[in-house]
Amino acid sequence: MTRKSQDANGSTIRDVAARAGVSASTVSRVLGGEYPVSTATRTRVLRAVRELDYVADARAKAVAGVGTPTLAFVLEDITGPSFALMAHGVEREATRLGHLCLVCSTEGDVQRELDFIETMRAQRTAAVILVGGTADTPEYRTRTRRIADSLAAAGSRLVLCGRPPLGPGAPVTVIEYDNEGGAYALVAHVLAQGHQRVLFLGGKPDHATAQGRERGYLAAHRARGLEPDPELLLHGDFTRDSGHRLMRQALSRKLEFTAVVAATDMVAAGALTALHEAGLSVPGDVSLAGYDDIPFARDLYPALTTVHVPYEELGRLAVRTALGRTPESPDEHLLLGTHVVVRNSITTV
Amino acid sequence: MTRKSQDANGSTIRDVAARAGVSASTVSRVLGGEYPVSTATRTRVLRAVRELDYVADARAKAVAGVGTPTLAFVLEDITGPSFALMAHGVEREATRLGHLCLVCSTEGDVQRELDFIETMRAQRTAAVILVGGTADTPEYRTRTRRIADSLAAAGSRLVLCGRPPLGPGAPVTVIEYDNEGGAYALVAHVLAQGHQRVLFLGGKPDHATAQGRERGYLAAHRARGLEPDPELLLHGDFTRDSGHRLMRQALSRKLEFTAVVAATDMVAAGALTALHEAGLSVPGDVSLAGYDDIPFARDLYPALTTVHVPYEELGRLAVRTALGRTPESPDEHLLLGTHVVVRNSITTV
DNA sequence: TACGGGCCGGAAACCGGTTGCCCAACGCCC
DNA sequence: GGGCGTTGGGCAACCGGTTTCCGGCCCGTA
Repeated sequence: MTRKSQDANGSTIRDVAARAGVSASTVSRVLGGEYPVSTATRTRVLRAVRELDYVADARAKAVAGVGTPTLAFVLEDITGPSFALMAHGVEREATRLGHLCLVCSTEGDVQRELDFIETMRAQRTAAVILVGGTADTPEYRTRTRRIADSLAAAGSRLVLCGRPPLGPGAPVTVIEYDNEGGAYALVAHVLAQGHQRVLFLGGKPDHATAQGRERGYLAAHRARGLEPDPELLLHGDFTRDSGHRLMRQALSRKLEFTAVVAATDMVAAGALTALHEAGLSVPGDVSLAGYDDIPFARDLYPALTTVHVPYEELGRLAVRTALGRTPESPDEHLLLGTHVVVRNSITTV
Repeated sequence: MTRKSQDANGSTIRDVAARAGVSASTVSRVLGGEYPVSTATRTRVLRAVRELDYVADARAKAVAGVGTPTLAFVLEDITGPSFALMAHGVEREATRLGHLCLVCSTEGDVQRELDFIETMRAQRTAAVILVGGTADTPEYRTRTRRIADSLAAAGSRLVLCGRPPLGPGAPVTVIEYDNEGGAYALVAHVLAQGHQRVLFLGGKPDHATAQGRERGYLAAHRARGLEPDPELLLHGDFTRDSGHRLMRQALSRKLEFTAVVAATDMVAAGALTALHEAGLSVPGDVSLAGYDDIPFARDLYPALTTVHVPYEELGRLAVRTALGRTPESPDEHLLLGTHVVVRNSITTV
């Protein structure tokens, strides 16, 4: 059987050509180009296209150099509200710019991340957007640098969102949000309400984002001449369960504090529930703040005071800067600002 | 300039062949196949591959019939927690089965949905998973039927998640969750606590999912010999803001009710905040229930009683059934069960 | 009537891979 | 030493498109 319409695959341009009684080139020209085609021919071709319900194979077009460009978004887990927000921004901007959007969840597995990136290089994606914090180790830098070079050599571009930059010269676009500054402002706000002992529910100790927020926490204290009690610095991860667990620990250890600052809103949500379970009132008995300003923050009770991070805008920005450039462009580093949004979860002491 | 490595694109298989002093076919065989190649040649080829950092173009492989298969996930907005959960399931299962995953946000725009599907047909995706409710009109059925046929003719498969089925004979896989049954069980639970007047914060009147849940609400009443007051049936959409607005309306209209059932947890979240803003206590003054069991439901205060829908499992199932079939397979219809999860937002009256 | 130019359409090369087919070289056995 | 089977590798066709190049036709004009 030699390429009859018997098989389950769609019809080819040659099928259309045969049916319209023209050559494949003509069909291509009718469908694609500026090339002059007589009205009669055009009509016949279009009818054949309609009758066969023909759509040109995008992969073949891509090989020929005229395909729909694609871009990849690699993240840990789309389920996290802030990641979802970013994904939304990425996806919107990508389709606005005529790109398709591949998404890959690494589930936090470095090897899987590497595999995805290699696959994306094979797919010849216009850009690979990598999001989600990691440890900023030398090993991370060389590994990521190598990836960036590979992609650049293939005409693609690596974008790092909320990840540590790689140092000068790497063909990479880095977009960060100001973790330290945001945390500083937030904690300063808490301290300004008169709180002296504020519990910090942090992330993984080596996680760059977590570190930034922790630095802000410390800096805000020192700016007021306070030295925070190391006992009040707890480490976990950025999940709701981590917040819940840490809060219970703090309570059972009978740590003294009048306010809690969580490294993310998810952590804050878990902590809030733990506080409620312990019969404590927020902010009556203890004040609470989060970080990220995920949509749900305002529906917690009390509505959560937090730091707004423009995640969706971040996603849009990532694709815009990634696509509006040549592969040889120099490295680029954007730092997005954040601001505190005051709600009802903090009170004066 | 004729295909030198000067250009920004990666190296081709011919570049590798030239550097290794063999033909392109040999490179292909070393990289790909079972074909016997001498150790010496293999070594030379692999070295060339490494030195050039070569990765075969996945699009070209696809044209040749050996590409990485891809699957498309078309939804309204990845930002909704239940959609994100499904997306996660889809993505996980897709990569587990060696597929790439394209996601497209329609923003609720029917035309854009159509465009995406056409694009996916051109991409020759193995399956197109369409999620998110719509009105079940004749126009919807014929339009979707046409899409299903197109995809089937191209060897692909349409999967409808949480969408009305198309009637017999359509080459489509439909996976629904039991909206009516879940709502019935939930409302029955509410009524069993002694509530007589329960406010229903519904979705769009013509939205199939919303209708199902509303039917469950009505049926549960009638099963107890109650005829619900039509005044207590409010319509909006599935967003948090809708819940907030509707709740404020109900309050300002001084409707009488002792319990509120929201069509989704998002709606419930907005309603909860509106109740709090009005100084009402939940469940002290009024009981509240949601639907979907999104992760945040248990961190609301009080923790929300709701109906669990296995969204992530749904996503996994969608890709599993879509990929494990031939295009000629008959239509298929799965109905996933749900169950009530009792938390603290409902009390006896 | 011959000629130049514009309009249209086909043949063929190309994109970057894979694979069927054929043949050379080699080792083995008789 | 000749016949034969096995191994290894190149050529060319193919996947499904696009685009360059070329030539035929029809027109107007000299």
